Amino acid sequence: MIMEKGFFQRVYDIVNRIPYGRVTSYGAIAQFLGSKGSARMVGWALNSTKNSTENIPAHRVVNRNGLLTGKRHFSGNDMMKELLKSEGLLIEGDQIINFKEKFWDPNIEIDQE
DNA sequence: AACTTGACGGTCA
DNA sequence: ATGACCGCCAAGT
Repeated sequence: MIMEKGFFQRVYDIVNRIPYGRVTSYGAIAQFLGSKGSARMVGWALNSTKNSTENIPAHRVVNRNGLLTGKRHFSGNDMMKELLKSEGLLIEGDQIINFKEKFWDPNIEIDQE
């Protein structure tokens, strides 16, 4: 029997590949996963990473505008922002200024397995 | 089994 | 540019 990876694990695999100092979007990951995933599903999957013992860089996933929409799911008020700033991202409010420049698209970087 | 709720994104007024 | 709607689909209630 071929065990297919669960949706969660597929998302984790991609997020784990986001390089230090780079970011991607929920939609980009969803697109990479194909019809099996909508952007909402990606967010939902990341929500369960806090139960995982793995260290998944979920802070490197933002919405398509480079806005830190998931900041509330991190401990503290600005944990997500601080993590990204420490990686060289320029952030004003909850908006990544150099988003386009730092954007990492799995559809381009990960051609196929 | 039905209804609501999202770490979203694209479209349209 | 801003805001409302709708599709997405698993989980929780």
